[in-house]
Amino acid sequence: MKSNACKSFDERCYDLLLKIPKGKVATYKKMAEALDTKAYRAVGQAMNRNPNLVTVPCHRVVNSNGEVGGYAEGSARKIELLREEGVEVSDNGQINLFEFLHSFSD
DNA sequence: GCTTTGACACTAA
DNA sequence: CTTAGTGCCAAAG
Repeated sequence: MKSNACKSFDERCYDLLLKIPKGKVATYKKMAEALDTKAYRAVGQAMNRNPNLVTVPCHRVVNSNGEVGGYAEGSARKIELLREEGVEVSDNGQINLFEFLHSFSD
């Protein structure tokens, strides 16, 4: 069992983020739905605060349309990290969700 | 305790 | 394609 309760919305986002395997990505919408909410923006908010840029793989979160979206250190930086993970990112900053979108069915 | 902000999502024109 | 508008939610001011 895990004490999932008593946690702030942000912490839940980070925890969910850690569930994303390497070489995969998740969308803000999927995250919100996994958290049983519709706060797509609130999820991004937690990332933007960037409390643990090293511990929390915020760069594995992208827009629902497959776009990398934004990043605290710049979208370009995000793309670099994703490519490092093994995710194929187009020059336009597009990600193949059909191949790299992770599903929270754990 | 209300107002503003925001790394989003969706629809319409 | 871009611009505009609406909805959604939580954190910060």
